[in-house]
Amino acid sequence: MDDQVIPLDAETKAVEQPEDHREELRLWLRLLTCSTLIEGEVRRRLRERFDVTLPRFDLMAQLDKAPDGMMLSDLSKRMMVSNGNLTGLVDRLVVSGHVVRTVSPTDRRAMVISLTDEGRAEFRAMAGEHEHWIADLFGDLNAKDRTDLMRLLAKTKLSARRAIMGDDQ
Amino acid sequence: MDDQVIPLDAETKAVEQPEDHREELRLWLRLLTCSTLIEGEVRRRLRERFDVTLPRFDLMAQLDKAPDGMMLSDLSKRMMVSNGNLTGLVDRLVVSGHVVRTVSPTDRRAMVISLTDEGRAEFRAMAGEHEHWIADLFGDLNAKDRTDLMRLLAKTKLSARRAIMGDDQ
DNA sequence: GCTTATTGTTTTAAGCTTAAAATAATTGCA
DNA sequence: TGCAATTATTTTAAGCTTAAAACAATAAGC
Repeated sequence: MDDQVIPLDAETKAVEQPEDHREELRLWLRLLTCSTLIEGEVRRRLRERFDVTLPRFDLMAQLDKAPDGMMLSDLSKRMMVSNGNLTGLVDRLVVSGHVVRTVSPTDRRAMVISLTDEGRAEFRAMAGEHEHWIADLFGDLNAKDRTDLMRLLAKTKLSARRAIMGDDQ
Repeated sequence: MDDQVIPLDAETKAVEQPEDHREELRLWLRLLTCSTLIEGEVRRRLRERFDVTLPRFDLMAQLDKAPDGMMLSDLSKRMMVSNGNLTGLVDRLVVSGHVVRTVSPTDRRAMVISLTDEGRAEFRAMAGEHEHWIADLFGDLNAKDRTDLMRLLAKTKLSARRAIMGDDQ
């Protein structure tokens, strides 16, 4: 099978040679495929079943965990999207009656976004079904698979963060 | 620690009880976080380094593998995006001189999209750097990690497909 | 207090994305 | 042959997303 012998530098390490990173590339494409596949299906079901978009659902999920509401900029950090994006998203959710905007009593620049009672009730109903969809989508993974995958993704997350921010911060 | 005893049905299986799928939910959120984190960084670098968007890069990556071009609808399937989306994407890449549209000689409905020589050269340069970025982003995973993650993601992909399409097709 | 820097948000312009409807060409079949 | 169904693409309307610029209020340093 034409096994290639990789010459080693006698002193310390492998001889400099054009590195092949196709394996990492395939790993990335497979990760992206999984993510795209599942996300697409979740979007489709949210739309079909509740006539809601994934960004709206995600925003409400954050707010559901914060009984007293959240500042727009905190939402922005948590959701990893821009402030400008959230401005529009919140606009639409205010119109549909799911959330309300309040000026922060302690900082007149800041907006506090909160779920309305109707918004919270509607979100809880959606979240219940959503959890079952996810369980189904990952249904063929056994307990060990899930544990291993969690661990490897945690490691991937740290690796990516290191590459993005540098080792120091 | 208040260990909860789960009563078993004497006959066949565990007593019906509200199932908890929080673990799968956490798994999904972690997968999504990894994907979002890496994708965002790749977008940022493509923009900063080559002033190109990820969708354009992805489209050119598909075309680079097809020396004789590809039909728009095949591109659509491969890239998992809508036809309408591709129409606009191709428009912009035609304007920038990276790709050309040709009417298929065998089917007058179909458009064949191909890279121009300049488009191909530019893509190859970008792809070279891109591969290094990915290698860096996944850099803290060792060989076994990568193998295991590949396998688990393959299983996840099949599981999701099964949940989306049903076991039969 | 005054000034500068920072922080929080919105606006703008451009591009990405989709579903649904509209067009156009081909295929299948009676 | 002719017509119905299918396939390939584009158009449209709406929403998502971002970076950059603009604006407003607070915090920090002098």
